[in-house]
Amino acid sequence: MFILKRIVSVGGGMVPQCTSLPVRNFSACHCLSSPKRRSPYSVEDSERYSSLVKSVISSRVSAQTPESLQAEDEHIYGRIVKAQTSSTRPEMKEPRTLHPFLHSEKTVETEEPESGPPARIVLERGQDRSSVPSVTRILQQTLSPEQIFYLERWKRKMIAELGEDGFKEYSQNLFRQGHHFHSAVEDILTSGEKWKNDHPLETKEYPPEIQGYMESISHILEDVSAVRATETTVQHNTLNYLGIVDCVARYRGVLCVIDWKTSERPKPFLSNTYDNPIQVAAYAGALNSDGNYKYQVENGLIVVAYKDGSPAHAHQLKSELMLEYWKTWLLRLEVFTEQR
DNA sequence: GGATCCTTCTTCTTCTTC
Repeated sequence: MFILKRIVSVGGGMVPQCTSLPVRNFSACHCLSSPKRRSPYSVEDSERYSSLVKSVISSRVSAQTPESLQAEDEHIYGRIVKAQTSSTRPEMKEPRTLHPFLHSEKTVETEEPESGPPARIVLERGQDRSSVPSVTRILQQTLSPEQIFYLERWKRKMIAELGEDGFKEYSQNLFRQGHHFHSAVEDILTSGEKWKNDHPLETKEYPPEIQGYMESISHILEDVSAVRATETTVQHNTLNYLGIVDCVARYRGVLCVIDWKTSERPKPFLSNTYDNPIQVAAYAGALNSDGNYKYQVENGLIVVAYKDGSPAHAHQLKSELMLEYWKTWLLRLEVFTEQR
């Protein structure tokens, strides 16, 4: 069955041309109007293929599901141990308690605070932080079954291609590049906006590994100003979680929590960024309740940089959208708390 | 010195044709 499905899937692009499968949508196919070029399929029993063809053309999205893909993958790669395929979507529900995203005791500042270097509250290590989980940990431990399935599937394919060691090296490279990119961006943002006057960012020299990423975000940095914080720790005062915010600054005049990302694949739409918007909302919500910060931030920005230097995608999260992702975050937090 | 923490990433079907 999976072989048949894969053939049908691959043949999807062929069907409208000239297979002459007995479906009325294909009446315009030139094969039907040309008896000489009649395909042998055109004399086949239409009943035999009707359900098959219907399944192919009935929707624009794939007939394949995690279940069918899993069956295929088990045949190709062996049995998956941890895959789960039920489809509960916490995003569709409302959190039990709608904790506030904004805090009335703080005002949304329109004026910049006294000039000075951006804030950077370093996460103190060595303390017992086990009782305060991080945003990343909570998101990782509350992935949906679908996310777990596709991530594991991807990993299996990569290991099949690169081997265990090759995959490990590949992952380490991705992380290293991400770290270096973040450091370089932080250096720029804490240099007092000299970058805007000195020399054009595109021509500045960086280590080859991150040169493309820096070129990629140069047009975004032009619109960043009034940097208030970089790589700073935020902790929610009642919800018991913490995280490290990449940057708080104005983007095109709007105060945002900014998250810098590197990506091998293009991510032109917000939906391509998976849980990133939830992460940004979680950081903003923590910052808004954290007494170390006298202001609050309603908006977010996810910047996806590319190694080949092509222009980064900037996904703005306006306050209404941030509130939606804040609700999703609260749901994930509830799931996490129940698991503990 | 070693272990741990927070991050850094990774996912969504897949093919051809114009």
